[in-house]
Parts: sequence; C-alpha cells; structure tokens
Amino acid sequence: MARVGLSVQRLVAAAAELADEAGFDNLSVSALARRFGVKDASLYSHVRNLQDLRTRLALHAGGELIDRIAAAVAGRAGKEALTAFAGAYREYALEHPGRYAATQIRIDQALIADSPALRRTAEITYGMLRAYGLAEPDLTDAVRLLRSTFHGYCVLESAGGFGADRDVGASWDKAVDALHITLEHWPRERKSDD
Amino acid sequence: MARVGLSVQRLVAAAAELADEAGFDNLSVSALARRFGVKDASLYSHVRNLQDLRTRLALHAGGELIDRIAAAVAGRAGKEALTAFAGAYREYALEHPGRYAATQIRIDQALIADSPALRRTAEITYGMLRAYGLAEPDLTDAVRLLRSTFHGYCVLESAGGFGADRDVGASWDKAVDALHITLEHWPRERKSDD
DNA sequence: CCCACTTCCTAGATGCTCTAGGATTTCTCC
DNA sequence: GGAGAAATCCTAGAGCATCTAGGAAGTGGG
Repeated sequence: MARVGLSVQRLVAAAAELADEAGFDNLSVSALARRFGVKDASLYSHVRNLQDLRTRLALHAGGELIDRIAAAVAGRAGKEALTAFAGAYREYALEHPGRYAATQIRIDQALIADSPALRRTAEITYGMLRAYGLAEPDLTDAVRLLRSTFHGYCVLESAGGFGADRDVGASWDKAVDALHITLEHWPRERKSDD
Repeated sequence: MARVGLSVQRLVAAAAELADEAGFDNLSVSALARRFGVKDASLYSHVRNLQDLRTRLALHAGGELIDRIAAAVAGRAGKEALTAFAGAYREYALEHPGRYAATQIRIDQALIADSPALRRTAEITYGMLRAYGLAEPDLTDAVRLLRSTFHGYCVLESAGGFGADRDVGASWDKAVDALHITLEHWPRERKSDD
C-alpha cells in the first residue's frame, strides 16, 4: 500500500501551507488528505478531529510569529523595538494569511498555559514596553492597546477593508509612530493624590 | 400546509438572532430553516445561497451599528464624540457578537458602493475627526488607526483574548483616552520644508 | 520469524448546501 | 366570486464534508 509517512508534524506543516493558499476557512480534513493522496479517515489516526487540527496549527503559527518578532526586537529598545515588533508582526500576517488567521481562534486555556510560545509572546511584549516606564495597570492597558491595534490593522488590511486611495504601508508606519507618541504621553493612573 | 410567512427581512432578522446565539460560524441555512419549522430548500426561494444570507446579515448589522454610533455621536465633538463613538461601537460588538462578526466578512465592492450604511459610516468617522484639524493623508491614516484599534480590541475581547487580571472596560477607557491624545499630538505629514 | 504496533484502508452514518420540479396557498384583476 | 398568475413550501436527490468502526497491510523489536 506504499505508506506516505504521515505524522502530526507533517500534517500541521501541510495544513499551514493549505491554509495560506486556500484560506483558513477552507482548511478541511478532506482537502488535507487529498494533498497527501490519502483517504480522509487516515488522518484521524494522527489528529483527533478538525478542531484539534486547527488548534495545533494555531499553536504552530503562534510560535513562528513570536520567533520572528523576537528576532526582530533582539538588541533594540524604545521606538526602535516598537517599530521592529510591528514590522515583523505585519509582515508575518501578510505573508501567511492562513497561518495568521489560525492564531485568532479561541484556544482552550489549559493549552495556552503550557504553550511556551504564548508565554514568550507576553514576556517579549511586556519587556518591550518597559522602556516607556509604565507601571501596572497602565502596562497591561498599553499591551492591550498595542495588540488590538496591530491585530485589527492586519485583519482589516488582509480582508481588503481599507478602500481609500492611500498607501497601506504608509498608514501603518504612521500608526506605529502614533502609538509611540501615545506610549510616551500615556494617561497614567493617578496615585490618589490630587 | 399552513405557510409560515417567510420573507427576506424575517430571514435576516432570524439569522441575526441565530448568529448572536450560536455564533456567526454556526449560522447555516439548515439551522435557520429549523428555526422556522420549515425545510432547508424552502429558504432558497428568498435567499440565493448561504453566501447571500451572510452578506445580507452583514449589511443589516452594519446599518444597525452605524445607527447606534450616529445616535451616540450626535451633538458631540472632540473627545466627547470620540468616547461616545467608541462606547457605542464596543457596546454593539459585545451585545451582538454574531451580528458584529458578520460585519467583518469580505463584501463585494459593488454592494458596498450602494450601501448607504457603509457610506454613512465613513462620513461620520471622518466628520468626528474634523475636530482634530487633520488634513489628508493624515486624516485617512487616523481613520485607519481608529478602526483598527476599535475592531481589534472588540475581536480580542469577545474571543477571550485578554487573560490578564485587569478590568476589560477600564482598559478600553484608557485606550480611548490614549487615542484622543494621539490625535492631538498626531505626527503630521511634513510640508516639504524641514 | 513472529508478534505488537502503526498506518492506511473500506464502509457507512450523519449533516450540510443547493438544484429540479411539483403541489398548494395566496394574490390580482375582471 | 372565480380564474389565472405568482409566490410559498414541499419532496427527492446529488455532492461534499466530518467522523466512527473495524479490518488489512506494512514496520520494528525481541
């Protein structure tokens, strides 16, 4: 019967390619099996179900994303770090739309807890913001603002949501500049005096 | 045979409820037919296909959203308008997750062009920003930043993406404050003199 | 070489989208 | 009120997806 040599790793890798090519919504067990020249049912020995496949892809993509960001941010601080972070983030989202879409799905909290990638993401993000001298809860608020803006921009851009006749990359650079200014002029939590 | 009295309007209204209850991804023709106690095939007299149903829901929800925003913004300007805009936006997204998710889908440009709701959205957004005295291309850049942040925040929040132990509403208020500051300190396009 | 394990298969249940064509109710207009 | 037109809802069925159960054929260790 000439085995193809399936494994969870190969499945996830192929799923990543498939998602990038056909869109995350069109990632199906059938399509993945077709890509390996194998029957659908065969994949269920390696992956529990479609949900499981998606989750694995999400964690895989999350890891790739944070690796890129970490490499870009390494050795930089302040505005340089912010720009590098943002650039790596958007680049990955545009380069791998299917993988990026995968990172948006809801994942079981238990899996998140022991996913080193996602913890690393938090560390790097908070670390980058330390240069701006924010304390909690402002720090968490700032992280949420950054995540929202980056994520929202990439989603809207890759969905073709920006119709106006203005270079999308230029708007991004401006947005990052604006965020830098925001972080420097952050409306800090008052310390009960005044 | 006792007709139920289907119509496009009733279908879209029921689809909106269904999407809010079961999630936009679980909005299916079958489920909608079940809700009316009718066979799947019957719906295809009113709606071309699932894609068509989704698009109609998206336009419907987009209209509802901008109506709320318009009502909130009316008679306000500057920071007050921004806060009202943001509040109405987030409120709708949290109150109607399925409808809000529908507004995110890609829609044919032709349909967008003759959708009064979406044009109104652009008008109101640009109008609100006029108070900050920005000129193009800064104006478009600012609109993109606002949309990205609002959208990204609501998506992440309703997906449970904010795990930290900090009130999500407080972070939102802070983000809106931060955006206001950003708009006031906007890094304007230089006019060729230094 | 044999046994256990893994890989991949066939077969089939279930659920979804969507088309074709028919029947029945409701509307329209004289 | 009644006949023709139109709209509404139906049955039947094709096609494709997920997923389970159980079986056959490769693979590796002792």
